[in-house]
Amino acid sequence: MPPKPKTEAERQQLRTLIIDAARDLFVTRGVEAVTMREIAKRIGYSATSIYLHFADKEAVLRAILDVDMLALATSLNTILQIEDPVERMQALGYGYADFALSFPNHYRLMFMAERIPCDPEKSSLQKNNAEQDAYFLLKTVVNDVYLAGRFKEELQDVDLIAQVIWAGVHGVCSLEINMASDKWVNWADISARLQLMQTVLIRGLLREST
Amino acid sequence: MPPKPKTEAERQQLRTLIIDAARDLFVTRGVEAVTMREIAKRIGYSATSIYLHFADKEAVLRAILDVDMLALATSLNTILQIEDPVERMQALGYGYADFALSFPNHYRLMFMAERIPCDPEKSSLQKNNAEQDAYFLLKTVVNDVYLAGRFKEELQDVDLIAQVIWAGVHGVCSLEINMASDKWVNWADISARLQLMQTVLIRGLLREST
DNA sequence: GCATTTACTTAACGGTGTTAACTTAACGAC
DNA sequence: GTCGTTAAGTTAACACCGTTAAGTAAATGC
Repeated sequence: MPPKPKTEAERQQLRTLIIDAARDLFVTRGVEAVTMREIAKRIGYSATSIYLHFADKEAVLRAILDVDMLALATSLNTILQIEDPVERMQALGYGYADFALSFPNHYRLMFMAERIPCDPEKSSLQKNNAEQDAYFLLKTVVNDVYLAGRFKEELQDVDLIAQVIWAGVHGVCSLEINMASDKWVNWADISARLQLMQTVLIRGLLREST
Repeated sequence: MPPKPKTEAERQQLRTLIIDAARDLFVTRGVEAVTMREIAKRIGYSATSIYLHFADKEAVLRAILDVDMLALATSLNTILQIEDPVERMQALGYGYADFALSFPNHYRLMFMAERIPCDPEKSSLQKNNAEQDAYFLLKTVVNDVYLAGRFKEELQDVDLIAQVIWAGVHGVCSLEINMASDKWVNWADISARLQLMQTVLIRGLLREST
């Protein structure tokens, strides 16, 4: 029974209702395993109603990612309180890994699943805003270390450094998420792997810290 | 029109026919996007025939992975000819990355896609055989470096070292495969990222090479 | 020569994302 | 007040999916 015209606020509210229900299901059971009918049932609507707010299933996923990328960036921003730039950089790595390992399905959705490339043009997030863009936050933190003259002198490309740090932490986390139960490998403790990776990154990137 | 009894060899031949067709399709379009009917059409059979040789779609995927894990291990084995253990270790990293970046969809299937954990019990491959098990090859190569006394002295766990190296290279490759077209990040050259990762790993893990 | 088995096929089932067609409630105009 | 019109839903339906059941034809064992 459809009551009539909704305010923009009401429409937005329903949008986030859909997003939240979908995220819950996607995260616990995987995107492919969740059906539109199921999402709809959760919020007490019919499946087709979702199409009044989103073009298709992928649009729902995209909206979720938008929200969650922002949430990740926001939560990581707390590390900016740390004064020493190197400590700050390390804390960012641990914070990122903590998110990945605490919400593995979430992380898979955001950084491991096959995905349409994100385009800043089509996102509600602001690129190059540390509060909304986690990569920019990393880059900022790396830049601070750079400005403090702590990197080895041949390292002059802040993007490159940031991307290698990201790759290192992402590598540890994504292997853990996808392969931890794989019996081919005699896995060391995840915390030991993460810590060694961080140590290696620090030792490999910073000047000798006599 | 069914001609009658097939020899074991003929059955095996059809199995590999299915595997090859499925791999071709999986690799170019992704597992989810490929249908059983499509695989069957490729080889001129009906979809249901596949079920005479494989329990389900996942079993086909598993069989592909089995074959390809072996192929990867085999191809990487050539690096064993390199004499210096550190050079050998680096060559293994580059060889692995070369595979990942040359056959990204292939790599995604093997190491990035959500997957049922591999169990040595259920595989035709032999664990702990460097010719069939790429992880064991890595571990062997890392162990040689360890035995040569080249790692920092606090590093005593060969599995841990191997897993961090794997994570580093995997991190670079998987971010490239999934995110290279993502406009949020101003990506540095993939070869620069890979090389810096390798340098960082070497510098972070080996003793000072004075 | 005939039942059985093997290797296949077609038909069908339940479920999917999505679209089309329909329903009902609220609004603006008169 | 009533009468279109429109918004916000619904149900029905489509084409397709992985998979299973039932059917079919050819070669074998006896």
